[in-house]
Formats: sequence, C-alpha cells, structure tokens
Amino acid sequence: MFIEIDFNSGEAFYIQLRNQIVLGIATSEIQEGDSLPSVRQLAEHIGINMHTVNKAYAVLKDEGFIRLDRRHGAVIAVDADKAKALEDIKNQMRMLLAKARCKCISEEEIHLLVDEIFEEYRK
Amino acid sequence: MFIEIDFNSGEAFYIQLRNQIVLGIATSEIQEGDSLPSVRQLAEHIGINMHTVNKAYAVLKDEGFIRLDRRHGAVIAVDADKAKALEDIKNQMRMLLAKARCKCISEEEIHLLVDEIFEEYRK
DNA sequence: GTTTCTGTTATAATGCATCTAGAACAATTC
DNA sequence: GAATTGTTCTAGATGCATTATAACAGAAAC
Repeated sequence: MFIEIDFNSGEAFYIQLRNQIVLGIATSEIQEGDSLPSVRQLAEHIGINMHTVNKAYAVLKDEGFIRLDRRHGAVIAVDADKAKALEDIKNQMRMLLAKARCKCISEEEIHLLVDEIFEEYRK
Repeated sequence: MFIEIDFNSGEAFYIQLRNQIVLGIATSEIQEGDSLPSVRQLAEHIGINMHTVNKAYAVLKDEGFIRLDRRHGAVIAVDADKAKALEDIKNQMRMLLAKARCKCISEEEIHLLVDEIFEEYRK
C-alpha cells in the first residue's frame, strides 16, 4: 500500500489521505474502477481511527474522485466536471502565483515548473 | 483600503488577511516601502481583534513579505528568496495539478490558466 | 439462515487552532 | 510627557480534528 501518514505534519490526517489518493490517481498508481481498502482496513493499517478515514473518503466522494457503495466499498470513479475543477484550480492558483510574482519568479519559470510536475506524473 | 473579510468563509481571518496583502503586492496595489495600517487601526477598520491582525502580520513577516519596526509600523519589504519560494510553490502546485490531471485538464489548459492569472496581475 | 463485512450514523471526550478580551511593556514619535 | 508603535501575557469561548464505542441496514460468503 502506498499510503502513509506523517504524524508530525501540521496537516490534518484526512487531508493527507485525500491528497495521497488524488496523487495516486494522477500518477495512475490506482485507476478507474480500482477499489480502495475499506475504512476499517485502511484505518487499522495506518494506525488511525476509522472515522478519520471515513472523513477522507467523504471528501473524496464530495470532490468527485470516488464512488461509495456497500457492495464494493470505495471505488475510484472520477467524474470529469472540468468546469468546476477548473474554477477551483484557478482560485487556488491565484494565491500561489501571487506569491510567485512577489518573489520575482517569472511567468516562464512557472511554465517550466508545470512541465516538471506533469513529467513527474507520467513516470 | 482594499482589505475586506468574508466572515462566512471557512478560511481563518488571519489567512484571508495574509492572502489579500500578498495579492495587493502582486498587483502593485501596494509597493515596496509602503506602510500597512497599524495592527490596531486595521483591526478596528475591519471589525476584528487586534491579535488576529497581529498574527497575519507575523505570518507575512515570517514568509518574507513585510518588515516590522516600531518607527514605521509594518512596511512592505519582500525578501526575494527565490529558492525557498520556488520549493514552496512546487509542493503546493503538485497537489493542484494532480487534481487537474484527474479531471482531464490538459497541460496546455494549465499553461493558459497561468497566462490568464498573470494577465490579471498586470492590470 | 447465520455470520461477516460493507458504509453510515450517533454520541461523547480530548486536544488543538482560532478568535476575542484586557492588560501591560519598551521603543519611538510628536 | 502624551500618544502610538509592535510585542507579549493570561484567559475564556468556540469550533475542528481525532479518538472511542456503539449500533444500524444492506450485501456477501459460507
């Protein structure tokens, strides 16, 4: 299992979980139709509470990354609502790039960064 | 004054403050050497507690956006530590672009988005 | 058909971050 | 000296994150 938690990180456990699963989908480490461990299995494996995993799954469901049913547990099912996703990303990107601009990081350098990161995903 | 707080936003007040000031610098609405209102003035103007403004200023100082002294209050002074800023931005961008990739948003679309946002700043 | 496992929900306790409040301090400005 | 600056301290209220039990209905496995 590729999921690990940094207990010393300031970030909430359920956010770390959410992030790692989104990253897993982006890198094709897990794919459409794959099942995630049950909330109880994953909780025990990581060593955290069931409800924390459940919350992460609820967020992933709300953001349209997984589908939950009682038969197959949590299944990767990305709903491609590009419009909404683009808007979310744009709003967050505004703050990121504002910082970049303040710190004299050029538009070109950001483009290079984007290419680098997409390259990471393809490996 | 360009600073406003959304009291219904889930985001912490001091984070909203920090964001708006960084955005103000990025758009040249405020510039190197300009003074920000004192913690007490700004707190009263917005209608929040002095300590919350103080916390926002402390974060901005820690991130290298302002300089604090007793003579001139909070002064915009961006330390251009590009290396550190680039690393921060890259880490946050990883999560943003992971979501983009899951949602079938192409590398080209992200590049367009970056251009759009930089264009916003220049206006 | 009973057991087992699924997501889901309810309740309660704990710890931590946020926000507010009031007060005081040393340094600087006027 | 009076006023204003950032800074620090204590204290209380609120909400979020996490843990802990417990229970439920639906589906799977035997």
